Amino acid sequence: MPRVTLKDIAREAGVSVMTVSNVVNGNLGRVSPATAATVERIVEERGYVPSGAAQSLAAGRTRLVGLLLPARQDGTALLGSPHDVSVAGALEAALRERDHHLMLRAVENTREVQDSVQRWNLDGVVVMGFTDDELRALDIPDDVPAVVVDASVGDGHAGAVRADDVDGGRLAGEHLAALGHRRVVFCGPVDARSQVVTGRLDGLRDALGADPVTVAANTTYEDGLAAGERIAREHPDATAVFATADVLAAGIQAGLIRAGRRVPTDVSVLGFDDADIARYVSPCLSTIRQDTAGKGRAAAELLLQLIEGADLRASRPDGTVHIGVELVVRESTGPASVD
Amino acid sequence: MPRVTLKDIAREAGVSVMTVSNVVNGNLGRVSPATAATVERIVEERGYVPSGAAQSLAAGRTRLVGLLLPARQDGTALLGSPHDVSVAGALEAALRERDHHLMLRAVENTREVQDSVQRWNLDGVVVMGFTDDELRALDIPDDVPAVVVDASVGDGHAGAVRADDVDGGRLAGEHLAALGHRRVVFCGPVDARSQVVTGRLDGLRDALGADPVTVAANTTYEDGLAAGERIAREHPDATAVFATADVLAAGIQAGLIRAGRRVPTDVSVLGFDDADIARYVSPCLSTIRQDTAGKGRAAAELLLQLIEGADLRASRPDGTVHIGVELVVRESTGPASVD
DNA sequence: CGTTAAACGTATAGCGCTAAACCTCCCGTG
DNA sequence: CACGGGAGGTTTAGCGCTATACGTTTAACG
Repeated sequence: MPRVTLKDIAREAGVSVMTVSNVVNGNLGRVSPATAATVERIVEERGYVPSGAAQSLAAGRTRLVGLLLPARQDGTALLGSPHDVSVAGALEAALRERDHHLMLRAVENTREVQDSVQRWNLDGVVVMGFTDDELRALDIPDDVPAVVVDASVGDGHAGAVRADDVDGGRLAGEHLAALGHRRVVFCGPVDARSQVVTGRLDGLRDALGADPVTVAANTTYEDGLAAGERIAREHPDATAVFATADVLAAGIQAGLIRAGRRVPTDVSVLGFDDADIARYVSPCLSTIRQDTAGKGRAAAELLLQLIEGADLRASRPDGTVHIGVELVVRESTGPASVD
Repeated sequence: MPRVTLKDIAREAGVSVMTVSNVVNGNLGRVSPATAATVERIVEERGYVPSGAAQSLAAGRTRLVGLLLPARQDGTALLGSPHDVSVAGALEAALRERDHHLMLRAVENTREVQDSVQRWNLDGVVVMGFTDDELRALDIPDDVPAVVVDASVGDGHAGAVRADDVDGGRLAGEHLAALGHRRVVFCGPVDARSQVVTGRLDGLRDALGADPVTVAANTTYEDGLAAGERIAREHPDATAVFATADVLAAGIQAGLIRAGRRVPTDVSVLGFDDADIARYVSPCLSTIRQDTAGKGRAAAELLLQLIEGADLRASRPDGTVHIGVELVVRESTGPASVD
């Protein structure tokens, strides 16, 4: 069946298309209440839905937001971690609430970003899952409102949403220090030198009052497993490990146990995120929880403000929104073993 | 900066817009190679990207596909399981390869489906994560090409993609039977009576040559935990549990262990999916692996065929594509304990 | 040499919508 | 009573693209 158009409604209501358009868009300044009521009734009856394409052409605005994610090597999976999935879900919900739609797209380079943005005239984009370097290479054009999740924006033309990583590191450090830990290993993707990672490390160092040993590992269970065994071997005097993600922490814990260390008796393990996996493994992981749903909502909010033309640098120091974190103590952390 | 349009290219190349349009769309019947080359050069130089909105209006086709998912009660998370995430990722990749875009949308009722489809003139939709009942209530209109993942379509106007659930159940049954198990518990969302669940149950029964006991549980770790304890209590003679998902199986295993049963010595546990969690828990879960990436690709393929106007019922019995499954033996299954 | 028909285009119209300019009453006011 | 002005519309133009119909040339062929 053919689409119901403004024209159809206009004909049936005996008014011009513009009047219908005004009613539909709540532009009631020039429409009498009686006419508006009639039009609204017919719109409802006929199930009229405006054409986004036509609105896009005529008004130059789409109410369409792109979620740009890295294309994985196998080209197949794009929402890397449970963390990202949760953020994406909250983002979609928040946008939907504000009558916007979300377009999902994996991108590898500037060309693909341009293509998506221009082809669909996206009002804005949310960028997630890239390292700082990748992000820089992606070179998001300055003229499209953008919000970056979990990375730092270089030139500062875009907004950013991050957990309060420094605070998270500090909470971790304070927790471990209170348990008597002095020799702590910090494990995560330290090579990428992203602000997310360095922030957590800074917070940890600050609270500990000492320099933690760092062990590089990607944020995967398998890397954690290897890192755990390596830590048991190369840092036998460490009494605690703080990992930048729960998946990683879970792997580390398994690796430590496989190497014969007891958790938390011999070594404490502390994760980050409070992902589901923290509750699945045994012992359950103590962790720094971050509010991923809040992150998604904040990203939506920030982006919509940018789209409205708000200048964020006016209100926030570097255009970055920090999401609060909290310590969740479970079974994987305990008092430092005394040698 | 303003958008580069066909007109801009046309002016610069000294030809009409139609010629440029023809070149861009590879419609080279009416264009001399020389002209085509010139136009292509300029298109490249200026970074021309066609406007999807304009194409949509003029050609009535968008190359846009909607991924419809259930809105969760908190309105926030929409990709329920790792399984869904993986399928979505593969779907996006496959569509991208074929020059289509993916729109992500949580929906609760017919109105919202209609709204998304009509507003953006979606060429088709993929529907995932709904129970058979919810799907029926959603009432996807017959005139929009649709592919349903992991559910059965009632009136058969849409295509469907499912794992070969009966075969999966059979593999599970054969594995357990070979290990000497006779008293097997089948655990999953049996109340929903979806074909996915009943198919697996049928396969299991078939291979076992006996009726398994069924225990109802939602597909979550927490429900699994409760179910595990309940099984230990109410079915102490059961020597194996087959769960419809790995998360669930992980919970069941933990519940059984908490109740004092040893896995697999006292009870074997067998999951489904081969999700990451199967490798995280201890003992690692034996499971029936399904190719989620293949599922996403198949959904894309099927949908594109439907969009092209193919009649699937001609080739396939019920318009359903079945994705193969395979048994993965790890640590959670072993020989039946002899009483 | 006249007729055709490829080959290579261009002109026109319209998809559904909105911004902006433009009408036309009718009422209150000086 | 002329006039301003608001209330309640309508008309016009155009967003960027494609389908369709409509020209031109050139070459081939009887």
